Amino acid sequence: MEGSGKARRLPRCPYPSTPGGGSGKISLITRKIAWLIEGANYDPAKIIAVTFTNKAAREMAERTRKLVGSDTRGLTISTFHNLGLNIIRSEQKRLGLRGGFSILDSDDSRKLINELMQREGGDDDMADTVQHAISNLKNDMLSVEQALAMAKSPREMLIAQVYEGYERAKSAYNAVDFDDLILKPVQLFDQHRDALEKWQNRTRYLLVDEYQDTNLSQYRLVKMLAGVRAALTVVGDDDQSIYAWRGARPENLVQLQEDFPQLKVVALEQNYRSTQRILRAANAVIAHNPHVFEKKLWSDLAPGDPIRLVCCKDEQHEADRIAGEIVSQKARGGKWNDFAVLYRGNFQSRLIEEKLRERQVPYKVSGGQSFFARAEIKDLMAYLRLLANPDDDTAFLRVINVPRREIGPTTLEKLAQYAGTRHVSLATAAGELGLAEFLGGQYREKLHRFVHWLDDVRQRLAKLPAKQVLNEMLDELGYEAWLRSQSASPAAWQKRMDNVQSLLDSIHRMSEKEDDQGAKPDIGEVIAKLVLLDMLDQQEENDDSDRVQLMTLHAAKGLEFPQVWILAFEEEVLPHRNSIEANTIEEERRLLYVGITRARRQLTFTYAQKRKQYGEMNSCTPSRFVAELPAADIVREGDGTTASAEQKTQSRDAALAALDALFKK
DNA sequence: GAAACTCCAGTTTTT
DNA sequence: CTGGAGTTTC
Repeated sequence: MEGSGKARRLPRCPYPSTPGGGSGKISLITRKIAWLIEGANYDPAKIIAVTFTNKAAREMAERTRKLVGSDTRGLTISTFHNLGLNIIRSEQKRLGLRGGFSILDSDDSRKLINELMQREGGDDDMADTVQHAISNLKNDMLSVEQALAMAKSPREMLIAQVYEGYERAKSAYNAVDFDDLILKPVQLFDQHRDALEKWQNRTRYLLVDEYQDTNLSQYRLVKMLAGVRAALTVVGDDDQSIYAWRGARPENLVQLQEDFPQLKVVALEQNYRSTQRILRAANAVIAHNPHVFEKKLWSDLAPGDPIRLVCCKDEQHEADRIAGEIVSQKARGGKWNDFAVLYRGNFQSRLIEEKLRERQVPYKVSGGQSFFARAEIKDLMAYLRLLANPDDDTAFLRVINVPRREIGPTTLEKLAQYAGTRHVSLATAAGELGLAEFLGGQYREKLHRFVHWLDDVRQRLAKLPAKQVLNEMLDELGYEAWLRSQSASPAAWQKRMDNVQSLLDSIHRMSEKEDDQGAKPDIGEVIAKLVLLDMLDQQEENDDSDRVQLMTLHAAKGLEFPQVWILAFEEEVLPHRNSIEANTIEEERRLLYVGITRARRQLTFTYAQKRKQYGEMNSCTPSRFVAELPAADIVREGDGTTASAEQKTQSRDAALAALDALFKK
């Protein structure tokens, strides 16, 4: 799927290469699966393919289904986290988890950590950093004990202490976080040989996508599942490793060769996506990084247009020029979809959006708020979690006053005190009679009513269809009215109701779907899968509207566009200032490499001479990477040589577009 | 309980 | 300069 890659494989795989996109890494995996099933007679139920994102998993599953004529029943194509969830589920008792355990998303984790830090007396704005640090510790497979023993500075000590409290809280809440979904299976396999053997038997062949993005715990999981048989294929591209900052270890690609010497390395160097000039630029740039695997992309396609390097006066001029050119090039044919504008940071989309709006150009910004970050979805999910898992205090606290139930902080504090002495969860404590010693009549009554109502919904859920019960639940809550009171406009209210409805629809669909044994999942399973699902992705998939694509360089990985613009090709932006300071220029270069290889036909860099930042004008220096591009394939514009004619057209176009916009209003 | 005010930071992000 | 979060105020 990407610009290039490395693959390891067993016997020869006779399925034809399917050009289309990069050098065909996904295609290699799907063909390999097809060959395993049809050529080597593997049982599909014993093949597992893992990816990082739901989107990639979906694409892989779809393409495999198209390729394989015979039955693929039981074939597992899923994300690392989903696979981890299934492993945990198969052994949850041994992992100390009770049925219906909750999965905390990063928001829930951060909130929990924040609370713990207040107890430990740390600064409040540190929660983010600490969350990150704890996640790193976990991905590096360091236990609480190790973290406590290793801590040298007071800062590390604080982190280790919060880590301890965090793990304890999670186990009291009967909850796991995202990192646990990988970590717990590894720990399970470490401690229980039989569980490991069971899963190794279940994994006669393992395939892994984007291997350069694996972290230590994911790497260990792969190694364990593959076992000594080493029946595995992995694809990856060390030059596209752009997530080191969140724990990815591209060196896993090298390590693999040492762990499994029998693996064969296959370099995928032919690229089916980009013109020769674009690939020359990509090769030239990345040649400045040190390499373990040498490779050079080449193409059968035409040399193509030169790569343009456009100098602009300032950021306004830059955005205006890009928007203007997109409009005039679209006029010559093609679709808005063919254009992508890539940038280093999300905030950089604003100006471009403005200029595109001025010209009435439809556009789509990727990134931003995920479906599950929305308040109404978080509310509903918290209710669902609490229904599946009464011990989930995080969920309890979120919904206790949504909608308003007039239960104040003092009441909750007393409830927490009582729950603490009895070592039970908040919801359990709220239902107990002993609470009377702590809390007077009317307050206790409100809590009682709430938990009894929850119990009642829970019972209905066990007997009746989920969709019906949940609709009743929302009615009984008066949730619609509450959302209206919380929404700024009728339109916003409608949007939120639509979101709620689409969540209910997904739940309905998922709870009706039978597994291979013909059994329907219970509500706890459905919720667990939902937390791991990005519904925004799915909505996007169905969204075939024709719009210019705006996204960060990171978000563009794995995608391709006929025409690509890369903004603000300047020092301190690309490479980013922090990366210059942190001396991680190589990763910035890879980010640029990813950006370049997104383009199929045309690639344009822009930079500004000066730029308004934090309210003041600063002059900018073109990126050091400019010097790494092959001079023969570059044309410069706007730096005094060819500018004027083009610029006049640009400003005339802009004026006309503005007039046009006025008329339409 | 919402408006007004102050203060602060300001890459990248999936699950 | 901006937007968001958190705090104060009526």
